[in-house]
Amino acid sequence: MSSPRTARERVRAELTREITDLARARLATDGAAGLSLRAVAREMGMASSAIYRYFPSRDDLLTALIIDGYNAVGEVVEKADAARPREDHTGRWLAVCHAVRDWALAHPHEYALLYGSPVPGYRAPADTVAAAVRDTVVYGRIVSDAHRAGALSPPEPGPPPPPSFGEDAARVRELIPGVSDDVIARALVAWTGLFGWVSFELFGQFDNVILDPATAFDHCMRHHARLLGLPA
Amino acid sequence: MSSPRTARERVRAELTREITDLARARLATDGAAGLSLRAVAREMGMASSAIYRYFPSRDDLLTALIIDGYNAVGEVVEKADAARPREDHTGRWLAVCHAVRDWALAHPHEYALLYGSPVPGYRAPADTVAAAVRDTVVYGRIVSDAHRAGALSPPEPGPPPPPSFGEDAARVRELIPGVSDDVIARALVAWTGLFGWVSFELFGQFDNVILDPATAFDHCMRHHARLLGLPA
DNA sequence: TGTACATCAGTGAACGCGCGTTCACTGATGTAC
DNA sequence: TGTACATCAGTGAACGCGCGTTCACTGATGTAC
Repeated sequence: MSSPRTARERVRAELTREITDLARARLATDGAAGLSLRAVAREMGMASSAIYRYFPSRDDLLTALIIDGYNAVGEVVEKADAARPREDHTGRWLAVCHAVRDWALAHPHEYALLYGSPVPGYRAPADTVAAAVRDTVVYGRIVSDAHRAGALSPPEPGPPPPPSFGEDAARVRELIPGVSDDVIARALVAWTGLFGWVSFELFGQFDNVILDPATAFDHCMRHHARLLGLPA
Repeated sequence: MSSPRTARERVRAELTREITDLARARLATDGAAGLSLRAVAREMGMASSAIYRYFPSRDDLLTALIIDGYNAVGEVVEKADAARPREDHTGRWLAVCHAVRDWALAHPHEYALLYGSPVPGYRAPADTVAAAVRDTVVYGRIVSDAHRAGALSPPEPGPPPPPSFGEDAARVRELIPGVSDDVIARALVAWTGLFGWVSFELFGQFDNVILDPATAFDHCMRHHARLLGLPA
């Protein structure tokens, strides 16, 4: 499984890749709901039934695209984070923000597949989860690092977290070890804020209003950094 | 046009409404991309060609659904806002947040149509804009009211807005008269944060992590209120 | 109020197209002796 | 190294279904005199 040995296995890996690549390209024209095995087969120049040698059904192809997509975001986020000094927590946060936005702008339909409306009739299997949290893991590490370094100083005490928030906070804390419920809440605000912005921008909610989104985005993510307690 | 006079006009208005209602219901099973005139006609018990007496094409039906959807959100937001004392700016903000979230939970597929992935091949005509900003207008009034009442006191000076942010800020200011560029940025953060949260919750990003989203949501929106400068 | 005509709603057949999936099959590649 | 057999990739036809849109048409409703 790890590295293909026989010629057959090599060809198979190549064709599998070619199929997902073509399918990815088709997302742009027809969207996830309209992803069609026959169309992919046509572009590959093979019989539509041949695709079934590689993916047992349309939904499995979709799952592969979703996993690839999450991994692609995870990778750019990991790289953006790693390119910054470990102690530059604010810089790492901003780098992650821009990595997500840049990737989304470069792959709008894949972003829509991952973070937009669910595909009707499709239910993502459990294997997508590991890939889906790669970016979140990086984010959690940044916040956690900042906390451990004593670099988190929120502008003022936040509203008191309701006691019933504790259980959810505990689950989120697995990604951001050590921090208080208050920081968990702030971290949720920033993370949802990042994707909320990108979705608004990509899905047209800013049309005719925000014409220089790159500038506004960077500025707003700096606000998020401060709310979170990261130094300016 | 205003109120139907002849029997024919009354029946036409009724059937038009019935068509959109059925189409709305079909969103739930097939999503926007799969919205089918034939399916709607079938459920109405009429020939598929008859639908064309009411909507010249599938896209026009979709447009009607989108406009209705934005108006529905706009209405619940307006009502939630109006139910609070005018000076209770924080309460009005939270009421708006909950109105948006409650509506989204009650109408997930319509929410996805409005704020989720764009429908492939569909381009929203200009008539949707007026309806689309109804909720934003309410939001802008709350922030503007708070500003005029001297009730906006952010926890600390924000990061300095870059000069190039000015033009976009000016456009946003048409909805939030009187406020500084700094407040505009904070307002954008809160607004995108609200929809970012709701999208995450609705589109499954919180699955197995946030199990009591109502509590976490309320708490996080209070954080947004403070970042915006609204009193706790 | 009654009639002649114009407008409109709805029908059903048709065009031309697409889809996912199955199945019996051919021919090539890999494996065990 | 050579042969016999098993595995796999890919074909092409078929099943049964769905779609948006057009068109000539019937019959009912509305309007002008």
